[in-house]
Formats: sequence, structure tokens, C-alpha cells
Amino acid sequence: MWLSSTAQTALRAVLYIAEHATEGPVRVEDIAAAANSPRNYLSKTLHVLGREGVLQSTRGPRGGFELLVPPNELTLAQVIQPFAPITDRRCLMGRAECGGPHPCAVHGRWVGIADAIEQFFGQTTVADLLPTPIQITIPNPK
Amino acid sequence: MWLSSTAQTALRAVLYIAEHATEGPVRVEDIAAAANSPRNYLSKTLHVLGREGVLQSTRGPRGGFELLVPPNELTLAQVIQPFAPITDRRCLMGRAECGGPHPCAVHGRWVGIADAIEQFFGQTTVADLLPTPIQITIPNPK
DNA sequence: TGCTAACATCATGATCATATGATAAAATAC
DNA sequence: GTATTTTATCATATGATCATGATGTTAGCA
Repeated sequence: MWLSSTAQTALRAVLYIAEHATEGPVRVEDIAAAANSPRNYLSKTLHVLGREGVLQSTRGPRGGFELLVPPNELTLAQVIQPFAPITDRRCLMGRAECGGPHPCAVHGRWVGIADAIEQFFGQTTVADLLPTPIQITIPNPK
Repeated sequence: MWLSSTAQTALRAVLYIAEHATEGPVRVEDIAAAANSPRNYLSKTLHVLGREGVLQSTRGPRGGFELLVPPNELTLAQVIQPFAPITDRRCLMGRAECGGPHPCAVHGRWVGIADAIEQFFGQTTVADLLPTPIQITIPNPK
């Protein structure tokens, strides 16, 4: 019932890139190792996110992938969408009629769940996933 | 993100059987036509529900499929389960660590959604899906 | 017994998601 | 401009889900 393997990997990958944003472009090689995903397949996946405007890739030495959207503005929906529709509001049992003026008896509740899911992915950002060490800088007593 | 085609078909099929429960066993042929599903594939699908104790099949003339569980006790979860896990509570991005004592920052909200879905399928019954003409028996004035 | 109606099952194929290895293309550094 | 580092892409393979057609099996009935 859940996210495709590719979509999950995309999330892990983007998260890893966000975590290493300060160090410049991140190599597919490293992302693949961290996200536990085959290199070339991940490359294709990230390429898609490039087309979507989420990532930027640069080739050659010191190249790699970078975020084009700041983590706190990048929703999980934006990362997942290209690989699978997050939800649709169609009938849970796939009946065409249910979309029209004669929905089945449970259609309302069903759509309610779809709404909750959509909200979750639409409002949660990559920043929410980052380990958030409360940054207390303790001055060195020496 | 949603139910597999097989699971959706199973729901439509069971609903159709429930609707025609009074007429004795329902033939795969008829169910297939109503549920818009290939005959033999549906046969296999219904067979699985037989093994699960949801349906009973009888062969030969006047044979077909019948419900073994009354519609108001038969949850959608029981119909769907054999074809796909409804939800799991694992990390939305597939990280093993998230299950343990160090869940990611959004794991709680994520599991909340899983709970809602599980409740929906676990508490909604086939009876809830039946067209519910509010049964008012008007005594015949003649 | 033999015919027919029905489900059961088997072998096979189509399609899609995922994966892999080889090769191409681009950017940088020397 | 050549070598090196990196992403891009292509051809192919694998596995799962879904589908189809042929054949097997069981039950009822004349």
C-alpha cells in the first residue's frame, strides 16, 4: 500500500543531499552508498528530480547534485510526485461511478483519508526530516 | 499509492456477491461481468478468499460463490489483506533505523496516518458499501 | 453412464518497476 | 588538447503483477 521503492529512495537521497549541502555538490556515488541504492538507477531517479526543478546536477570533477529548493520549502510531495501519484480521490474499489454524483456510502470517509495523506506530504518538508540538533554553541572555556 | 488492481477487484466482487446473496451461489461468470474483471483471473482471486474463510465455492450446476461471513461482520480489511499488506508502520522512506528507538522527526505523524487507514479498513464492513435503501416497509393498503 | 454446468489449475505471455553493465557526453585540470 | 572525473543514457535482464486460453476436476441430472 505504500511508497514505491523508487520514491522512498528519492526521499533518502534528497535528505542526504540536504545534510551535505554545505559541502557543495554531492556525488551520486556517495548518495548511492548512503541511500543504499544502485548507482545507475539512482542516477536516473535524481535526473528526474532535476527535470522537476528540485535538484541541479553538474558534471565533471567536483560535480554532483545540489538542492535547488531550500529544505524548508521543499515538500515531500515535490520529491515523491514524479514517481507515483501520492493519492487519488477515486473510488477505493475502482468504480467509475463513485467519482460522479453518486458516490458510494463510504466515499466521503475515504476521501478524508486521502486528504490527510495529501496534507502530510504537502506540508512536511525536507527540513522536518533533518536531524535537528538544537544548536547551542558553548564557548570554549580554554 | 493505492490498492492493487486485484484488491480492488476483490472488493467489487465481494460486494456483488453480497448484493445477490439471496439468490444462492453466484457464478464467476456473472461476477466477472459485474466487476469488469477477466474470468479466470477473478476465479483465482476468489479462490484465495475461499482459503481465507471469507467465501465458499461450490462446483457444478447451480454452483458458484457465497459469503461465509455476514456482510456486517465482514471488514474490508479481511477482503484486502490476502492481496496486499494494508499498511505497515515502517519508515516512510524505508530506513530501518526508524522502526527502533530512534525514529525520524516525522515518524509519529506518519504512523498516525497509517492508524487512520487501518481503522478505516478494519472498521468499515461490506454492509457499509451496500446500497442502503432505508428499508421502510409500507403495508399494502389493499 | 454420460452429458453438462460450473469452479480449479496449468502453461504461457504482457507489462511495469527495478536493476545492471557498458558506453557516451560534459566539465575540469594539467 | 588529453586525461580524468563526473553525470547521462542505452540495451538488456529480472521479478512481480496481471491476464489469457487450454485443460482438469467436481457436482448434478437425465
